[in-house]
Parts: sequence; structure tokens; C-alpha cells
Amino acid sequence: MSRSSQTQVAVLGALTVEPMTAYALREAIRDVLGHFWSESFGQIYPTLQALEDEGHVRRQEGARARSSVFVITPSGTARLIELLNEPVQENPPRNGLLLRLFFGRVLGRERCRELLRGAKNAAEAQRAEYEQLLAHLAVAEGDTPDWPYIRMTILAGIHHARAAAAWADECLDTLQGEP
Amino acid sequence: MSRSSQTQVAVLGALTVEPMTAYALREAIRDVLGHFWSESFGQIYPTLQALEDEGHVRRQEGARARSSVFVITPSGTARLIELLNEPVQENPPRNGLLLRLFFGRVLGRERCRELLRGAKNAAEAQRAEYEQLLAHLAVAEGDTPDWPYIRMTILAGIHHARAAAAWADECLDTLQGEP
DNA sequence: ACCTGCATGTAAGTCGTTACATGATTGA
DNA sequence: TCAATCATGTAACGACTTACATGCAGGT
Repeated sequence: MSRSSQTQVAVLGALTVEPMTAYALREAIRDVLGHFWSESFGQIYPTLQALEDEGHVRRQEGARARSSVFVITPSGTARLIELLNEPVQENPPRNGLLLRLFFGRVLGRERCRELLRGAKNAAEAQRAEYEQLLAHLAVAEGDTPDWPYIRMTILAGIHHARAAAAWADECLDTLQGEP
Repeated sequence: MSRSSQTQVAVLGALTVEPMTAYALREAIRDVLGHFWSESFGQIYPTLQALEDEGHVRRQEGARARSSVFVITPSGTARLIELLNEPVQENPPRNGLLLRLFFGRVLGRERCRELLRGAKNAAEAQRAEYEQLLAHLAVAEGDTPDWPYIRMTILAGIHHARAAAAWADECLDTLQGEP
């Protein structure tokens, strides 16, 4: 599954929830999928154009002049299901923090400890944010059919953040002492 | 810190361990940093060329004809330290599994359970692999000054894999029952 | 009148992978 | 001698971001 197909997943998926303009689509992807997905304008507009050409979405006139609200068509839904069933494509790992720590001998022990403390704080802050989001959305979305699935994505964030904090702690322990 | 600077970190860092040909560099990055970093030939060759132009590495004649062994220079070490101290650059999140699960309503519950089982198995396999690697390297590298830092990167993989398996389990629990 | 937010699109440029072309060396 | 591996490099392509250009609508 090529990268651009995954953009189609994000776009078609968002449109199954509600018809939207391209602008709103970008906001929805940023605000709702933002914790695990991202798309820029430069991707969204051409993708919508391509999807329209293939009949997977159509334009509805919007409330404002020259604004198009995009609606997913039955063929678009079929296409989405097809795409969702394709194997998940892993992208090459690129973790800047681990790259730095791996060369910790060159960077120096104290600087590594700083990086780890930063990572720990970031992870704890993020975890708190996810917990809050979970509680908030449980009230707002708790009854919708999407809720169990939305919840899983937030849980992933919580588990990940918890693991990152625990890892940083363990590393700080092993790296303690005089430089 | 731009992406290409991070390529320089990987290249210069690897050369602090040992002088190498470009080919060996790519293998080292793939095999040693592979769990958290990746570079392709198309990146490595031009990067080495640029580093040579700036005097950060120099070519030594290799054992084979037309092969160059690259050696890091003092200015290269200084450059590496400078780069290691730049802030870590986070790249936009793109998690294909979470993207699919988020639209689980469209994909269907049973297919989501399959995805989660797959993720759990992959995580457990990966964790076992990391544990083995840790034990193996503890013997081979346990006395080198790089060891504490290498160990941290493997620990990160273990924590991450453990969290992923626990998450998948928790999700499978909430998603059980009749479709 | 003017600022902010909504809205659409394109173009330039970077980043990065893959495929290709080429050849030396080594071991079976 | 033949295949696999070591080795170097480039070219083409695709993916993606950012900046730019443009303009409407609503509120102060």
C-alpha cells in the first residue's frame, strides 16, 4: 500500500463521519487523528481531486461561495474498505532520540541524562493529556459506534507514553553517578 | 535540525567506532542502528561526499581496488558533537495500524481483532528478539564504553514491544463478543 | 475599515527510496 | 568458471512540506 493510498484512507475515512470541505478535512485530520496521523494541504487537495476523478467522492455546493463540501459516494466506501484491508505499511524507523543516545559516549553522560529527563517529562505530560482526552471523549462520544475504536487509539498513546517514561527512568538509573 | 543533518549524525557516529567503506557503513546502519534508524545508499553516498568536501571525513585507500575507507577527522568529531547537541527533531506521526483501527466501524470488528492479534504477535516476537539481542550483546560488548548506551536503545525496544502487546491485549478484551 | 478565520489551490523545493549500471574479488 | 558478495555511484521517481497567491465572510 503506497503512502498516497494511506492519505486516501484518512480522507475517505473522515468523510464517512461527515461531509466536509477540504479545509475542514485538514483540521479534522490535524485535531482528531493528529496523535497518530498527519496530512498537509499539499496532500489533501490533490487527493480529493483524484478521488473525485475516480468517482469516490463528489462535490456539494457549500454555504459559502466557491466552497465545496465533499461527500463520500458508495464507490468511495467500497474503496475505503478495500484500502483498510490492505496490509499495514511500516515506514522506516527514525528515532532521533535513540540515535543520539546510541552515540552517548561522544555526547557525554550528563547530556544524555538531560535528554532522558526531557523524554521522561514529555512522556508524562503526554500521558496526562491522553488520560484527560479519554475522560473527555468518553462523555462526548461514549454512545457512538465509533467510540470503541477511537478509544483504542487513545489507549495506544497512553500505553506508549507510560512505557517511554518507565524506560527513561530505568535508563537514568543505570546512567547515574559521576561523569 | 534537518533530516539530512541526522544522516550526518548516523554516518559520523558510525565512523567514530571504526573507519569503514560506504558499503560497510550502510550495512552497519542497517544491522546495528536498524531498530531505530535507517539510511539508504542514495543518502549515504552524497552525505559522505558532502562531509569530505567539508573536511569532516577523509578517504583512505582500501584493501580492494577502487574502494575507499572513510575516516572521521577531528573537525568531523567536532561537527558530530555539535549535531548531537541540536534538539531532537520529531517527524510527523504516521501509524498505519491506528489509522485502520480508528475507522474500525467501517472495517468491521472481526477484522480489527485480526489486526490486533497480528500486532500482539509481532510485538511479542520483537520483544523476544530484543531480549535475545540484549543477552548476546551483554557478553560481546559488555566491557566497551559504548555498552551502556547501546543497552539503552535495546531497552527502549523492549519497553515499547511490551507496551504494544499489553495494549493489544486490552483492546482485544474490549472488542470481544459477537460481531 | 480592517482583522481574523474560512477556503482553495499551485509551485518550488527537499527528502528519500529504488532501480539501474558497472565492475572487482573471492570462494566453490 | 560461475555465482555471490563487495563496492561505487547516478538517475528517476515519488512523497511530502512549505510558502505563496488569492479571495470571501463576519465581526469590531
